[in-house]
Amino acid sequence: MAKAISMQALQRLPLYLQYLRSLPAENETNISAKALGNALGFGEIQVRKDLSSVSDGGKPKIGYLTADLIRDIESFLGYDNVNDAVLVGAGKLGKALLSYQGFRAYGLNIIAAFDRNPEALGKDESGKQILPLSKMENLCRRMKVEIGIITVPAPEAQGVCDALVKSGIKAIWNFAPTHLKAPKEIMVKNENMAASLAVLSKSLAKKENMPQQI
Amino acid sequence: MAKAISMQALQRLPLYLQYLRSLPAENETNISAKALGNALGFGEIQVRKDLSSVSDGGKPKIGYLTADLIRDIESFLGYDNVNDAVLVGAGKLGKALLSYQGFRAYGLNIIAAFDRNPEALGKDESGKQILPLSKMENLCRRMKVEIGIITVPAPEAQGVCDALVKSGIKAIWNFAPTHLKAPKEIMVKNENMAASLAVLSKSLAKKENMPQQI
DNA sequence: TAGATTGTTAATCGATTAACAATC
DNA sequence: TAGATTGTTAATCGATTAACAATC
Repeated sequence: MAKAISMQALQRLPLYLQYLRSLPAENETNISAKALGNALGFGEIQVRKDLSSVSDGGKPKIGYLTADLIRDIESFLGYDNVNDAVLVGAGKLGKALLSYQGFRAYGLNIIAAFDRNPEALGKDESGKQILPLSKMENLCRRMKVEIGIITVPAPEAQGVCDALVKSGIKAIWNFAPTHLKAPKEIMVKNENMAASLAVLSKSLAKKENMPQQI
Repeated sequence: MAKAISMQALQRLPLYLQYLRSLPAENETNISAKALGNALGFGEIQVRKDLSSVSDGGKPKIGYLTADLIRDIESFLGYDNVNDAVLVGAGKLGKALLSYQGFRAYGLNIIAAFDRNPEALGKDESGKQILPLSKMENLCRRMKVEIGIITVPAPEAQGVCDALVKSGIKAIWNFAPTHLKAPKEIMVKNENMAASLAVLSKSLAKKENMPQQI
């Protein structure tokens, strides 16, 4: 436990968590690496290796205790203490993310949105405030917000990124289809729809050596 | 040219393309691997290797011709012949994707949406039809649709996946936070927001050995 | 020509998988 | 006990990077 974990393994952990949470609580008190792997299309050795960074272990013959494993993954990923975030760009995608209740289960809480368009300001359907960009830095610093979500069109994204950095944000979740330049201490996670489409499009064009799921 | 390409390289190609398209057409008639890499945060050797699967080559001292490179990447990714898609789940996220004009540039054309809720049916703001699920198989077969986009809540996603497969779809773009079981000849690309959040959340919790951008 | 830049072959690095001993 | 399942060490595989020859 508390060992190094690869970037790939880190990104598989939420998948384990999703699946474990979906199990009926009463029945499945324990689960084997093999069963978990089968459910998600991973090999059992990989599952054990992944879980070894997180849990202090299953029991031979029994497997892992489901409830413990859920708790261990949540705690490893920091989902048990909520991260506040702000979102910039209250267009359709921005509003969809603002309204999505599911982020709570991943420890993400979007506290407010910002938009440069005065028409967009006010309370969103989600009940969250959409504020002018001029209020961003002050709010972020006051609330110690560390995550910024960018859902503006590509040409505006770099400017928004700069403003978020200036507001003291530590990590950026970028939905704009463009590469952002940010100081090296700021983590940027790109939600790369174009890359996904490339994989889909290519898989239709030629069947050779494509994995089934990605 | 026309060589094997790794899955990672495949997913970087759209990033090159995005950047190249964003350049002012008149000025930059050519670009070096180094300049491209600098713009996107990749090493120049990686850029050359990636492009070697796609283009029939740059010229020493000059680099790649921007216009040719754009055309070569588009053609390699199949963006020049448009793929029709259907979308299932006309909630907020579904509607955001329906309205997004940018997919055209990646060769994706969503021709219609489906929803099980009768209230949701009719013309969307985007001008696209939202139809009952009962019409899906017929429409997909008639139009030879090969891509299905899933934007329903997790518990409904597997059923929708099965229905898409039954409708003759060949590739699935899954936005539901759940793993799908599909026949092995069907390619499934998961848009994994939970995995992204894991990376962000972890980067805030501990600074050690995290890449800056992902 | 010299220098910038290319493409490729070989070395390195990191992630996955196989093999196997430990244990309930 | 035998068998299922664990965790870890070593081998394999694949992707990235370094080194270098080719060329405009």
